[in-house]
Amino acid sequence: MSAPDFKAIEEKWQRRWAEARIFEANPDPSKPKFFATFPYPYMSGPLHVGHGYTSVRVDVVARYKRMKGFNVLFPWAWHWTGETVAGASERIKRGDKKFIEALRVIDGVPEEELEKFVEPAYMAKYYTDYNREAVKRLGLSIDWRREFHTTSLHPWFSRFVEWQYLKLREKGYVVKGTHPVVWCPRCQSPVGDADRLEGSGVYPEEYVLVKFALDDAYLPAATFRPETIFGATNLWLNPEAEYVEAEVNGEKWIVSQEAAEKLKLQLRKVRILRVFRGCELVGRRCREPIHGRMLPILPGWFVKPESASGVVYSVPAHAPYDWIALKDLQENPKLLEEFGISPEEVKAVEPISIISVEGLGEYPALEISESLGVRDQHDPKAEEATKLVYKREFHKGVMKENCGAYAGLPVAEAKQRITEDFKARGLFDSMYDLPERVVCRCTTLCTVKILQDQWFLNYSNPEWKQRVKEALSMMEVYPREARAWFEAVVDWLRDWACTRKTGLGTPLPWSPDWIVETLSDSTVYMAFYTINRLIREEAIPAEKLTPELFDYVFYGLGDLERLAGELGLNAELIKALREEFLYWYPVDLRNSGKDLIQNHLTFFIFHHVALFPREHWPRAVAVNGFMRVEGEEMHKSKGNFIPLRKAVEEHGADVTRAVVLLAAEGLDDPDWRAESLREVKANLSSLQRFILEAWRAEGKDEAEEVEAWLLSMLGGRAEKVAEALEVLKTRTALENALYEVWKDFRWYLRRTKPHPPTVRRAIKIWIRLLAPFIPHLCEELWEKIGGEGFVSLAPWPSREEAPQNLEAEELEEALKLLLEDTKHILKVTGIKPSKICYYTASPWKWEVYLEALKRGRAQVKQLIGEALSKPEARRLGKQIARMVEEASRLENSARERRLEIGMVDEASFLRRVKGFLEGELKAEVYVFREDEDGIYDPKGKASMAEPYRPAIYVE
RNA sequence: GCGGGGGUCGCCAAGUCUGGUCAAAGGCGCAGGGCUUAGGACCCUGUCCCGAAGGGGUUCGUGGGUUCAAAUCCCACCCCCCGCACCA
Repeated sequence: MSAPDFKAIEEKWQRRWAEARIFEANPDPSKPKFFATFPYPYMSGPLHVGHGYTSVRVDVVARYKRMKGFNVLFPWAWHWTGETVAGASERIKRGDKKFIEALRVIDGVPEEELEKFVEPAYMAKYYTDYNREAVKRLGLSIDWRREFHTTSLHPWFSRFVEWQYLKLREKGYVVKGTHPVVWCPRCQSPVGDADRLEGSGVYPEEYVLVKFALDDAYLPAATFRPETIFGATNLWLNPEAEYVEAEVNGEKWIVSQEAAEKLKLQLRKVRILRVFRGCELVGRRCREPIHGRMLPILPGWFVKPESASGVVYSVPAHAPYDWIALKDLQENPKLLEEFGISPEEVKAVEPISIISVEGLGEYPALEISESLGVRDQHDPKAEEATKLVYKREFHKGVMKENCGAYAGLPVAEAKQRITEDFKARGLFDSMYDLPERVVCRCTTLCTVKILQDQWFLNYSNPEWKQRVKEALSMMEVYPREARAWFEAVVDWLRDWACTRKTGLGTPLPWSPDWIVETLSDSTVYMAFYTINRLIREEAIPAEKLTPELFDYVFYGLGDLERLAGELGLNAELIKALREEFLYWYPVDLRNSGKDLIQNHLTFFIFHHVALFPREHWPRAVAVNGFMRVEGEEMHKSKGNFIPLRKAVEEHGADVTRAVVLLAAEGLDDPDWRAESLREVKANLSSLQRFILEAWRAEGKDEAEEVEAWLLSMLGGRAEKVAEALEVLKTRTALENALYEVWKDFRWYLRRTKPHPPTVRRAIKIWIRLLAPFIPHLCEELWEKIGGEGFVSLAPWPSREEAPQNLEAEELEEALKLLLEDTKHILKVTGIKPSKICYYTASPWKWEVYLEALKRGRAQVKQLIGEALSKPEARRLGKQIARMVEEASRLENSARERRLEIGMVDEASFLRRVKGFLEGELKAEVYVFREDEDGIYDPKGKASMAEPYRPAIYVE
């Protein structure tokens, strides 16, 4: 039989599902509901197989729950909000060749469409249409009537976001704030990681400025280690750099020219008074702010004027750069000549040790510089030495007695307190800067700007955090390991700037020059799905979706009749909106990639907690890994990007689904491999062949215990699959439904002639177990075997259909072991058997055995004693002791099973399966009871018999 | 650095929460056999070491500890992966 035509089968069933509208879900109070969601994907490009993986996981659970009798809602929508689509359009408009080529080649966008991409809305629409097709062909069980996209281009959704933000503001969760960002002076906009040519992962860092005094001016020296101020010996200025004297917020400051520009962007009023070269001040003395010590200003060529303030103070005992630079000057007095500094003065500068570190001496900077062999201040090893000293001192250092009130404190703590204290006294200040170069995509060098009057979601609010933690503790989190991560994220989250000046989105209702940012408009929109069906069916105009209407729908606030009158809407319709929301809410499951833990999924909880009563808080979140391709990360730039639509078109939906589902579980990353595709494709082909052949197989008329065994196993597998799906272990579930069940069938067919009624019953169960995972093939098979209706709607197999039979399971297991042991013996001894004898345990052994099961391990010794008091047992001493020991040590569940079964007539069972054993072992098989008279037992093996473990003799 | 996850028999990977049925599931690879004109697919068997009777020995990152019993619990250490924010 040839491979099934997956493509034709899939089209056929997708068409029938759509025609019968079986995934469209309306409220039905007679059924429990299940509301499953996938975070709507961003429409700046084609979906990839990773989206496929995550969404299929949702789909599998949705399909399973449907079969379990739930009224399941699985909706879908599209995310258009943000700067990315607008940015992409902009790049096309500018004629960015590389970018356009990528769209053409990787995304396969036709030429005539590409031209229209200069309009962001068109681009988003194009990808939405393109990707909808991919999602449909993947066979997701979606209710498409509730579909929408975000931004003001969808006014209904915008109304909803407006309502959300008005509420958040009323409740005090949206506040105005000030915040440093990486800023492009040319674009006049913050520059995120994705928009950079250089410097990804670089963010503003706060430098402490220590204000050294020089006449009426301050030299604000920038540092990450303010605690070292007690060990300062001098100041460094780069003699060749341009510095300025400037009025900064009313004080006179001396900083590098670059620094003055930076300070302007950091909410300082800066007026430049004069510009001069660093060498001008070299040789002067300035006053250190804490103790008023007078310190020399020395030339430091390593000082970078473009970094922070361009002024640095020197702590040679604890900073390798300072130590080396000082040594350079001391050893090369010539360097000083042009500045008119006396070499004696420089020689007199001595390191001041202020931190003690276990394992390091008086001057850690000196020690580490020497051990690393740092040559001079231009040696890259100086950087390494700096980091090393910092690390050791920060974690293990303690402030020495010369540090005033901070003596004895660990460095980490002293640092914090010193900064706070001296800032409060005006001796310290601070500024932001970037630790490395950042270049905007527009090729402009970026700096730090402090944005003010920004709107923030105040996630740092401790009460809000507390309620989120409470919600989290009530939720299910899959996989389990992700819970700690979520908790850490809640603690870590700071205020989030929730508005932007550019890009697509919904204008902030009270300040429409701001647009609600992309992550911030996507937190509670699942509520919108619940009502969007009626909004669309009843064609409710967007302007009627007023805050008052939403208040009624989501909170039950307000007077229905009056509201209806004011809006000119039917009161019944408004009530129906409310009822539909109440029916579906809360969200029962939301599943995404693990990257969304630290933003979207946590935001999702924050906003639900802020906006909805406890009974509407989410029930469960789940996360999974990222799709890799042949072991590599998937990236458009790497050329290994697998668009979902291409995957489905090339390999089919069921194969694609099975491949990704079998690839990983938990937080592990699934791998998309050609090898795996081949395998799964072959597996599914032979699966359908196997099932159809088995369905038609003929054999015996009477069922035996092996039929009971097959059904019992199948029932157990069904339970295992269900358990796994309940906790989103989709791979375990599919492995059981596919490979484990298959294995059972193989054993069954090897073990006996098929009994058609049992086989058919088993196959009907098996197809249903597979239906959530590979629904198209299952529908096809279901139809072929005459199953009723859609398998997608068939009931999940129950235990009544596949009753548990412990005895059959245990006997079959014992039979497998017996066969294995016999083969083992034959292998080790090298005997080619003509005759194989089995001896089953006598009743008194069963009594001892069952007693051991009953009493458990606590009474092993006593039991052995009792057992050995039986005369038959005495001569078998050791063996009985071992048997009792093993039986009593069995795991509880296994002990209970065997206890429940009680004594088993193994001999008659073995006699019934004699033919099978003879076929497998190619020898004559004889079965005896140990205690029968006159048995054939030339080597006296019979007494070795134990329950579930007949003695074996071969010759 | 901080936060999160992880190191299992050639590879991938279950088991760890709830200690005992664990020499440790499953898949791949490899070896042998069957089927086949051949290949593929499929089916059996084996795959830490030793063994002429179902047994024994040594294993789960490293080193300690708890226990009658540890891959599983406790402590310390080493190594690997991911995240660290105005962005989807």
